[in-house]
Amino acid sequence: MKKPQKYLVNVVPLARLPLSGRQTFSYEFERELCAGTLVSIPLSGRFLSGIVVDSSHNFNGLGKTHPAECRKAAFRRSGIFHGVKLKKIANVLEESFLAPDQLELAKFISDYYVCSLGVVLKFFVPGRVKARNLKSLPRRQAGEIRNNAQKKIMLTREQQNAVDIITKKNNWKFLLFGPASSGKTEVYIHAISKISAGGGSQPKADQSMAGGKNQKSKCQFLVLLPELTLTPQAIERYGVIFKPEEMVVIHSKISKGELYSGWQKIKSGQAKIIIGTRMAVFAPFKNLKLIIIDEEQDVSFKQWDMNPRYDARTVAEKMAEIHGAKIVRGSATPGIESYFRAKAGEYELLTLPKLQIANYTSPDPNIVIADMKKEYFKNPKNDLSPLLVAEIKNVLERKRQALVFINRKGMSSFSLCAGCGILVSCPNCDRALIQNSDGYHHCPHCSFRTEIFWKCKKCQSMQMKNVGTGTQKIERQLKAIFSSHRIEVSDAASDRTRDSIEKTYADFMEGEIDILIGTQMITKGWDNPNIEVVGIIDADNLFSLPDVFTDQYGFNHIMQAAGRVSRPESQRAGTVVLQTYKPENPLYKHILNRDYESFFSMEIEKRKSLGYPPFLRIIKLVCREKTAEGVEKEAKRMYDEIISLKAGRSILVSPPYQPLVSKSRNLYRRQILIRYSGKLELKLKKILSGLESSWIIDTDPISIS
DNA sequence: AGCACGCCGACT
DNA sequence: GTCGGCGTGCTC
Repeated sequence: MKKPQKYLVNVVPLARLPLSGRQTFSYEFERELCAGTLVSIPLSGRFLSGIVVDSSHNFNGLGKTHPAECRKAAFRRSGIFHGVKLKKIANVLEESFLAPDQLELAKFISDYYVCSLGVVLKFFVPGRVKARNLKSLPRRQAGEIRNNAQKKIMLTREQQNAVDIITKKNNWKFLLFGPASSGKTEVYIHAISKISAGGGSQPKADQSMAGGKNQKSKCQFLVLLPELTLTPQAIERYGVIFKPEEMVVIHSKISKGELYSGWQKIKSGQAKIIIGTRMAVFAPFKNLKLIIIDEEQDVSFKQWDMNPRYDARTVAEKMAEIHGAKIVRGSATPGIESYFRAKAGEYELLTLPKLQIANYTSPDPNIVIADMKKEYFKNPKNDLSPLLVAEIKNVLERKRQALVFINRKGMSSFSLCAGCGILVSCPNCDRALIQNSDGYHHCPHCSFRTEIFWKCKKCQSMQMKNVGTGTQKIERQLKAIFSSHRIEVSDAASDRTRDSIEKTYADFMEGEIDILIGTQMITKGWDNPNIEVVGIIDADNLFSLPDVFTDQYGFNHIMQAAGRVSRPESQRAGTVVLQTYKPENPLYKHILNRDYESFFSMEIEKRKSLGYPPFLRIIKLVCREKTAEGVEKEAKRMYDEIISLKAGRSILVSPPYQPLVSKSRNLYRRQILIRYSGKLELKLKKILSGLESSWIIDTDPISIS
């Protein structure tokens, strides 16, 4: 008998289809297509890309393989399915576009973050670009790599020990815990080169393929960084052991063409090391051996603003499991959950002491507090303490550099109307407007910006009074004092393009900028040995948000800033000046002592008693509606539906509450917090899957307030 | 998401 | 009497 001419192919369209509905659609094709094939399909009158999940010539047998989808399917030879005539696959774009392990990873993300598979798969399919402009790494970068190639690194005993454990032990999850300048990067590099050279244990199933070809050419490594600003430095460091053509950089600011060619290099195996931000976990790895998550405590690994709301750390861990690769998280101040897991034995804990160079341990940074309460009575207009100014002066005289860290961009925290004292707030959001140096007030949440002649909506006054401090105000004050020095601001607003970031980085590293002022991003790992003072303008601000996670983030930021003045190359202790109005805050004690351990104990106690991670998992539900009544009603409806499940005591559900920003972009918000242990109950998951797009489902959120 | 079908206000 | 508002609902 002749083989059947028609095959049934199940395809996931790369579109945001409702989660409650089926994720796959069935099509007809003249031959079998393997899972992962990229196709073009007709769907409701248009053509979409889609990924094949399976195909079969046995239409009748489908009921068995896909009971939920096709149980009732009385498919007849005529090609009628569910009473619908199947459409044909329009075009096969690329066979086996996704590898089975990528498909598995996508399904995990879709399931764990309760996001439609189509949306998840979109991230695995980079924009397809015509084969023309395929650029390789810019020449300039290749040159930098050459220059560093001769640098010889000697490992300390502790570093060597860490490398040995990572490469030899049968464990696969590690936490590398070491203060700034303890040489974590050297450990990564040596572990990579050792595995690359065929040393170390091969975790799984690889021996059989080793025949003939040497292992070295086949290994791939992934280095995840929290911020794209850290990539230039990483290229330099890893360029010591890899040729430029073996390195691929993946982050959101590279061009479509570069992304596409990078993807191809990874897929072909030409790329040996992939350095990237969180999105790099979607790349088509060939033979992944080791994943490094540097600065693992950083919240930037979590995508909180759009679906899928994935955490690259969680995804990377799943990926390591699928590939049989090892994974190393590294930090000077590990996330509370990571350190807890390390203590519980889930991750093998590797501790590094501070590095010594020629019998000389770089001194600990000198962290001092400037009590601004006292300063305020002397000069309320001044945001810079005499202590910080003196330190900066001292440092500049010795031709060293200073970092000034402030958590707010713009001129101030907020403005008040001078006429009636009302807060100047955004008409679309429940947020204060911030004044820029250009004079306009703008909203940090939406794109709203005031007119040139902005009047108070209550009293028509045109006079505003700025309260609090921002990067630009600090810039003005510093320029008044240090007029002959070069002072630059680097924040999200001024560094919109990659070029400007690279320029700021280069200028700062070459010592052309004397004082760099910036928000969070400047505290992240620009290892400039010439920095000798770091000022933190408003430390209290870091601890002001009412949220369980606030203390940890604040602690991390300050310790990270302190790490900037503790380079082993610089033979003197740098100073960190913490400006605060509340020096009595008990958190500062742990910071002054640089005592992560005692901070951890305090934090873990709090989380245990209140029932937060790592003791309970969290899902945050956010509802957005046009009216306050509407959102209230919908949130209540949802809350009632969840509690009607009478789920086990293992699930805690908060009644709907108003978040800190209760209105954003003209939409009112309400939140529900679900806390649970173990796996999320199926019934609850089903309810979540049925939620409309007015709801945000955020698994493992970075904030709950 | 799109794009349709579908049932109520201001226009030729 | 029609053009069109975007409210629900389906897409193999």
